Amino acid sequence: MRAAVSKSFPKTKKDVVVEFRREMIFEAAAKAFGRAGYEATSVDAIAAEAGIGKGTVYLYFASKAEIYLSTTMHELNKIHAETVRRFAVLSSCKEKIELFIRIRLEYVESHRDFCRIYISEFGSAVTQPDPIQKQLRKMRLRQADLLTNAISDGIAAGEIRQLPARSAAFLITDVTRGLLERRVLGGSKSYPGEDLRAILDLLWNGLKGGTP
Amino acid sequence: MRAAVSKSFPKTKKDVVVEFRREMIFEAAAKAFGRAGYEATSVDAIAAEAGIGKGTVYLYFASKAEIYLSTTMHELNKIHAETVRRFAVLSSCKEKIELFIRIRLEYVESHRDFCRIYISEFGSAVTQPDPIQKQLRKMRLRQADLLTNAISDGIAAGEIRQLPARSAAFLITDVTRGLLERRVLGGSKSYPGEDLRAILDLLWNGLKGGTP
Amino acid sequence: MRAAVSKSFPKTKKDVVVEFRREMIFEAAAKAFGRAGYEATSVDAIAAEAGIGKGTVYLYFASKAEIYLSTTMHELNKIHAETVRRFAVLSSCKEKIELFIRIRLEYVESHRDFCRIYISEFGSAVTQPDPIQKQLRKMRLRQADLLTNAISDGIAAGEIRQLPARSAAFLITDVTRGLLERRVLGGSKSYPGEDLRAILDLLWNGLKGGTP
Amino acid sequence: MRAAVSKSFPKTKKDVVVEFRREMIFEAAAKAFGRAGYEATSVDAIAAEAGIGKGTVYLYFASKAEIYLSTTMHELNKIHAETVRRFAVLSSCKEKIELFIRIRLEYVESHRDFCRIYISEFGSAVTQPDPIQKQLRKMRLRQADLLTNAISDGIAAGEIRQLPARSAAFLITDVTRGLLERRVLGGSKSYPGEDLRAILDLLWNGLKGGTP
DNA sequence: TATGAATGAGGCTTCATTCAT
DNA sequence: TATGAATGAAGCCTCATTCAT
Repeated sequence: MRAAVSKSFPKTKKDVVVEFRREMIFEAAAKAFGRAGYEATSVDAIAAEAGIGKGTVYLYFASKAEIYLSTTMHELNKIHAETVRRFAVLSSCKEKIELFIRIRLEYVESHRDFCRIYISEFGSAVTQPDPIQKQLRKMRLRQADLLTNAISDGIAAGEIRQLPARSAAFLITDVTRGLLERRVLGGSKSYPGEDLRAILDLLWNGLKGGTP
Repeated sequence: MRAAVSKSFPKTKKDVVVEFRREMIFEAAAKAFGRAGYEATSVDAIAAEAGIGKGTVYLYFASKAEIYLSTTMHELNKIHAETVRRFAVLSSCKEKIELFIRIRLEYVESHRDFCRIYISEFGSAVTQPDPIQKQLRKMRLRQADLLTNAISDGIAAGEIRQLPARSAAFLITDVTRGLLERRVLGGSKSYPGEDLRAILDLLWNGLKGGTP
Repeated sequence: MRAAVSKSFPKTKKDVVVEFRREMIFEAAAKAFGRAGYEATSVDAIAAEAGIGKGTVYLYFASKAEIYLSTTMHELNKIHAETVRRFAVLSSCKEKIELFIRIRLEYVESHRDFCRIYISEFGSAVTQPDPIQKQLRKMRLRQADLLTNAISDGIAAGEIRQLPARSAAFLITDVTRGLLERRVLGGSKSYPGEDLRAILDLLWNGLKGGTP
Repeated sequence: MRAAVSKSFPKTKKDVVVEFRREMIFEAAAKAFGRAGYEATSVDAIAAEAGIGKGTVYLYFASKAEIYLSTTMHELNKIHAETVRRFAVLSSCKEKIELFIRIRLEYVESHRDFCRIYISEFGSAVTQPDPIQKQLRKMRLRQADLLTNAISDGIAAGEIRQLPARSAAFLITDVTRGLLERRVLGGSKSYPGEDLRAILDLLWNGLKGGTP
C-alpha cells in the first residue's frame, strides 16, 4: 500500500506501466467509441483495437462506462489544458476566440478518431447514463468559462461592446462544434479556411457590435 | 417512404388506417427515444407507449432503425413545413431568422419528449448507422437551406452586408441547437428570453456588419 | 390487467400455460441443479434440459437464483403437503415418525434428480446467497415443526417419555437426511429396508426411553 | 498426497518449506472457503488471505479443486487423529460417543471459519466434481468406522444391546452434523448444552435399548 | 390484422490458470 | 522461488426479430 504522501512524486515502475496501459486503452477506446458511439461499441472491440485481451481492459478500468468517461475526460482535459496554456500569452479577446476555435480545428484534424466523441457527446449527452452526463456537462461548462472570461476581459478593456458574456461564450462553443462537425462529416464543401474566416468575421462583427 | 402524391389518387381505407397507425407509433417512439436515446430504447417500450402489441409495430416498420429514422424525419418534416409556411408571409431576413429560432424554441417547449431527439441526433449523427446518417444529414442541409435563401435574399435586398450566406446559415443552425440544448438540459440559468435576445442581438450585429 | 378478485378463481388460458411452462422448467432445473449444484449449473443447461431457448427461461423466472429457490420450494412444498395430508389419518407418534421418513425415502426413489437438491441444499445452505438461505432455513424449520408437534402429542398421550420435543425432532430430520444421502450416494451397502429398520428401532427406543 | 513415511527418511529443507507453505495455504483456504463455499471463493481471495501472490498458490497446488480437497482432507485428518488419540484412553462406548460429538462441537467453536466446510461439504458432496466426491466419501466412512468399532465393542462388552453397529454409527454422525449445523447457523435457540444433552440422552436410550 | 411467446445472438463482467520477469 | 499481469472461456441476462395463433 503506497502512502498518501508518496503518491504524487515517486512514480513506481508499476505506476508507469499502468499509465502506459491506460493511455493505450484510451487511444483504442477513442477510436472505437468514435466509430460507433457508446452503446454500439463493445468492450471486445476496444480490446481488439488496443491489441490486448478483453480481460486486460478490466485490469485498468472498472467498467465500460468508466472507460468511456475516462477517455472522454482525458481528451477534453488535454484540449482544455492546451487552450489555457496558449491563452496565457494572448491579451486581446479577438485573438483568444480565434485561438479557441483554431485549437479545436487542429485537434479534429490530428485526432480524426476521437473528434467524433468530442462532437457527438457534447450533443448526445442528453441520452447518456446519468453520472456520465453530469461529468460531461461539467466539462462543457468549464470550456465555456474560458471564453466567458476572455469576453468579460474584452468588455472591460473596451475591446468589445457591452453584452452578456456567458451567452456569447455559448454561442462561440456552439458554432465551434458545428464547424468541427461539418469538417468531420464533410458536409461542407467550402474550404475549411473559408468557412472559418466567414464564421470569425460574423462572430467578431457580432461582438464588436454595430456602433451606429 | 410513401410520398403522398406518388400513389394513385384515391387513398384506400387501408392507407388511412396504416397512416393512422404509423402516426400513433411515431408519437410513442418520439417519447420513448426522447427519454433514453436510440440504443437504450427497446421496441417493447415503444409498443407499450403506443398501447399496442410489439408484433404490431413490425407490421408498420421493418426494424427498430426504421422506426427511429422515420420518427425523426416525421418530426423534422413537421418543423420544416411549419417554417416554410410561416416564412412565406415574412419579407425581411431579420424576421425570418428570428422566426426560425423561435419556432424551434416553441417546439422544444411543447414537445419535451421528442426534442431530445432533435437535439442529440443532429449531434450524434456521427455515430449512427450509415443509412440513418445520410438521411439526417440531408434533413439538416434542407433546414440550413431555408436560412441560406433568406440570407441571400437579405443580401440582395441590401438588408445585410455581403457575406457567405451558407456559412452564416450554418452558424445560425448551430447556435439554435445550442440554445435548445441549454433549454432542455437546464444548464443555462438565464431566462430563455434573455439568452435568446442576446443571441439574436449578436447574430444580427454579425450579419449586418460593422459599418464603421 | 386482471383484477385482484379474479386472481384465485378463473384461471385464464394464459395462467394455465404459464403454470405448465414453470412446471416444465422446475423439472428441468431440478435435474440440472441436482446434477451439479447451484453454482455449477448454468441457465443454459437448464434451458437445454427443458428443451427450450435460454431466453424463454427468463420469461418465467427473473433470475437464476429465482429458478433455484422456486424449484426447491416447489418440491419441498409438495413433500410437506403430502406429509401433512398423510399425518392426518394417523394418531400415534410412532407411526408419524415412521411415515415422515418413509415419505422421504419414497420421494428419493421416485425423484432421483431432485433429491440431490433436497439433500445437499439443506446441508449446503451454509454457502448459498443470503435470500436463498433464509428461505431454505424457513422450510427446514417448517418440516421439523411437523415432527415437533407429533412428538409433543406423543408425550402428552404418554406414548413416549418426557423429553425436549424440538431436539428430538431435529434428531429425526438429521437422521432422515443421512439415510437419504446414503441411499442416493450408494455408500451404504445394506438394504435400505435394513438400515431403515435399524434406524427406526434406535429412534424409537431413544424416544420411548429406558424403562428400567 | 505426500505420505509422511513414503519418501526416504531425511526431510530436506525444501520439504519443510513446502510443508510450511501448504499449511499456510490450508489455513487461508479454510477461512476463505468457509466464508463463501467452493464456487464463490476465488483463488485470489485465498492468496490474499494467505498473504502471498496468486501465482505462488499454484506452486503448491495444481488447481483450485486440489486446494479445496487438500484443505478439507487436512482438517478432517486433524479431527480424525484427535478422535483416535482421545478414544485410546476411553473404554466405555458411551464415553466414546459423547467424546466423538464433543470433539466436533469444540472444533466448530474454535474454527468458525472452516466448520462451514465441515458441515456443508459432507452434505453437498452430492454436487462436487467426482474425484472430490470420492475422497470425501472415504473420509466420511473412515469417521463412521471409528464409531462402528466403538459400538461393536460396546455390544461385545454387553454395554449396549445387540444392534447393527454400522447403522447406529451413521445415525450418530448424521445427528452430529445436524447439531453442528444448528450451532453455526444459529437456528436453534436452545443452549448448545441443552440440545447436546437431549441428543445424547436420546441416543443412549436408543442404543441401550428397550428392555422388554 | 394483431399479438406476444419464443428465440439466440451478443453484451458485460469474472476468474482460473499461465508465464515472463 | 515468487509474483501478478494477461488472457479468454464461460456465465448471466437483454432484446430485436419471427411466427403461430
